[in-house]
Amino acid sequence: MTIKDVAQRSGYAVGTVSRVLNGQPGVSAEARARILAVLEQTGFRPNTNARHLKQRGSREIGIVVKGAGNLLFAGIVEEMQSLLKAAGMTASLYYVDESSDEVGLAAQICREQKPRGILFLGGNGENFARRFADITCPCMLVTTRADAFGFANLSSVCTDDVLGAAQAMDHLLDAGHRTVGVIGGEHAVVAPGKGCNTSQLRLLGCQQACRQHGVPFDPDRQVVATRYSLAGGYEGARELLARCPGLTAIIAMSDVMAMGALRAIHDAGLRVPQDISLIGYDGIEQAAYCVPRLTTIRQNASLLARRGVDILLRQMDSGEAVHELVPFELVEGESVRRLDA
Amino acid sequence: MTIKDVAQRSGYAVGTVSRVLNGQPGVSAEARARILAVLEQTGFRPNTNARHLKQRGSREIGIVVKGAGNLLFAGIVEEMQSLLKAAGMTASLYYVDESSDEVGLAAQICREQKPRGILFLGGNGENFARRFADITCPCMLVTTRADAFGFANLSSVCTDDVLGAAQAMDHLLDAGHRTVGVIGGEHAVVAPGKGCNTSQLRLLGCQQACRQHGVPFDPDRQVVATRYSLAGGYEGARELLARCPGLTAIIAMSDVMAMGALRAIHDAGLRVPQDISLIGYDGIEQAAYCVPRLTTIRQNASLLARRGVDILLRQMDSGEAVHELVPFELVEGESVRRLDA
DNA sequence: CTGAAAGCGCTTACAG
DNA sequence: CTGAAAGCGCTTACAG
Repeated sequence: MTIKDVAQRSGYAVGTVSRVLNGQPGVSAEARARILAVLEQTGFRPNTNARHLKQRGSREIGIVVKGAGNLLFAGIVEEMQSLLKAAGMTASLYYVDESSDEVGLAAQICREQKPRGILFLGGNGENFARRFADITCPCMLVTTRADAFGFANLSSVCTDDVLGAAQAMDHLLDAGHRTVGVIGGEHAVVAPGKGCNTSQLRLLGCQQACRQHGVPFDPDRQVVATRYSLAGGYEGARELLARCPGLTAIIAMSDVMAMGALRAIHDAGLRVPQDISLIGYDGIEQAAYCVPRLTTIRQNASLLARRGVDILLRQMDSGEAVHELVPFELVEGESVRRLDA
Repeated sequence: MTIKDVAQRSGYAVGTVSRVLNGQPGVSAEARARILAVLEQTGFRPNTNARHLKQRGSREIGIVVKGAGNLLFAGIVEEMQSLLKAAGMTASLYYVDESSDEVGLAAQICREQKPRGILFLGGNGENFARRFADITCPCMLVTTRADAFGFANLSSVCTDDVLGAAQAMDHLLDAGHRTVGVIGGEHAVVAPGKGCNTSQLRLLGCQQACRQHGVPFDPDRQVVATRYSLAGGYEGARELLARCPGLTAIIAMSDVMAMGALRAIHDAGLRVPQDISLIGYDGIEQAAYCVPRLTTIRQNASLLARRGVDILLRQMDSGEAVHELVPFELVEGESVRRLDA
């Protein structure tokens, strides 16, 4: 069943059918009705390959998600989809795993799907530097800061990772903790001051907070670099417990990691928060269902979704990129104990 | 940059470039080398829209996943992708939410992407009955039984849901529990004997086990139908605790639901397993990180992935559909207590 | 308002 | 081994 068949059955030309299909003006009410009837009756669906091959200015927004298992992103995606729908756009989802080149994929999507814009959930600075120049449509990077990349068609919205991590560390230091371990992503540790990926920024925040409080912090001992996963968090916590005498608290750079750490602490015969305090990051739904409920830095997923979509839609008109920070929030759960109490 | 540009730069015709692009024979070594050089240098990537518009017999397998938040499926997808890659196929992922029509989407994919086959992760019997006739390529439904649907091009691989749930119930009854609540999906409760979706089959298994043990089971009181989510599990457990006097155990039809239930039980001032025993379903990674570790019916995700891919690939040659049950396993965690102990 | 026709970027018989 | 050309199913100026 092609548009040609529909034309034949309706007695009109393919061009007229195409106009009806796309809700364009310049079709008589009678023709529209007749064609619509045939469409209905045959259940015809246009071939999007042919459509994209020709069409300019689709109503489609691509969403490129880095890390299919990232529960924070899952929530954001869901909300973005309904926001885009409400704005008369359609969303197409593309998942790439953490180690793949999201920008290369986006470049291909750009060429083939001809989307009006692209939303990136998560992104790696190196990939952007290397391949983003190929992408000409308006883009928005969510949860990672992009102003330093300097692309005219790339906006960003994220929380301040340095500040967020600093606040987590502050919270622990204020509660009297002096030896805090940190479980970060695989590239968490680099030459001091270098690096701008999420893990590195958060580690920077932890270090700054310690410096401000006059508390020593030894990255070699107190930081473990691992994967953003349950197993990563489990191993990370185990290693910190073994390696850091006097450890009383742990910051994990994601709630999923924190959940792994929770179990590792339990398996070491210790309790959270009585023996070890624990703070996660992201504020995903699961964090509130843990026992104990996780204290965490909540990234406002809903706000990230809303601002991300809103800024992108605006940018599609104005052509101007915008970089915005959205507030985060330390959510107190049941996983931190005051040492002085 | 199109194939035409490449042809021009290399000095050959577009047809020759196309043959090189697709690794086809009938190109001189010299031509191949020259064209390959231009390809390399320009970074040319063919437009898949144009390609699919024309091409028959792609190397592509579509994977249609029902429920983006389903952690069991997430694990299966990952393994399927690498299996397909190893078999020289490429996988394309499509997510639909639990309430959408996965078969309608697949029909469109079939028409447009012209995949060699389609893997369904999860599926609704009604959607298959209504729309599967439009799909002509070999298909495989994973985790849901499809032999009764009677389609010549649809295979299936799944565990025996009736038996799995029965075994969970057996385990509790053997441990001395007599009043077991069940948290199931939204369509868990229907006229007895009717219905063949996953929730219904599992409920059937629970009922059969009770009957065999001579233990009364009152669905109106002991079953709550809710969503497959943390919140669903939380509410379900709360309702069961309020509604079932003498309740000593709960079976949740997914581990995610069980995790919600875990928290609800905690919030009711009760402990797992001391006061309430709990069994989940699926055997996802998170279940092993809960405190207490969940006792659960593990669906062998890896085996489901391997058999699903293997049978589909075979079916693509033979044209014959196969329906296979794979074993499941009750994994003992720390969430069930023997009442007689 | 409607139709005929060009063309999107490829693949694939068909000649040579 | 290589090229010229038809055609995949649409959209979109261009006439009428």
